[in-house]
Amino acid sequence: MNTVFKALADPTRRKVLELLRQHPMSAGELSDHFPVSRPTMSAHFAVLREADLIEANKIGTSVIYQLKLSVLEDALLGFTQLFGIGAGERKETREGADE
Amino acid sequence: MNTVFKALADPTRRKVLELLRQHPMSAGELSDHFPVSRPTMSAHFAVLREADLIEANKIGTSVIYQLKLSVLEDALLGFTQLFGIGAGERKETREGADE
DNA sequence: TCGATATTTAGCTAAATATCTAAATTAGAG
DNA sequence: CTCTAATTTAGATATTTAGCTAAATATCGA
Repeated sequence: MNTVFKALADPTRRKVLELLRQHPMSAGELSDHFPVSRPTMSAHFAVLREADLIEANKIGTSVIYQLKLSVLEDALLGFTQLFGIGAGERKETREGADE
Repeated sequence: MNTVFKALADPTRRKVLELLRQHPMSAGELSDHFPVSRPTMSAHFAVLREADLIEANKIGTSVIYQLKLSVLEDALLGFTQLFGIGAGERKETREGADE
């Protein structure tokens, strides 16, 4: 969960997730949306993979990244519920999800 | 919003917010919950203040910190809604809340 | 005013992070 | 087998961050 928040701390990575929300995309296609080099983007992907927020699938010479929405969901909802913020009822509605 | 996510990236700061969820607390009282020095905690408070996540009120020689839940709420819900995660219906349910 | 207490500021170090270019890797096309 | 394209790894640098100690600031009580 700490890795998830660390990953979300960077605007580039948050936007990568937003792009991936639409549909899976190759590393190159994702990179085209940002003004930084490919290696830099690759490093961002690594952080997102480390946080288990995205999944990589190699197809030919391309790597297709896909959002793992459930992981993002768990982290974010878990945290919001901690504060009694919105979200609330979903799945098993874990009440005592403290620390 | 970027400052909010940056602030949330650190576990100490997240826990400060959780402690503050219960009730306002002085800098010293908050510090007692962590194994780091007062100045270090003070720096964390500064980051949280910068993100507008907490509010400081001086009472005598103490500084009482208070959680600004609405700011946390806006950031978190705004982001979760971006992904169609849980939360959903709240306030005006801003659809095009991008970037 | 003096001394004690609470908090922040200054100044520093070590580690982490974001970025780059160049090189390595991998897979497909001819 | 060789060339090309896509991506990642290596290695370097600059910036940011989290932490510390010591000192400054502010307020209260005697």
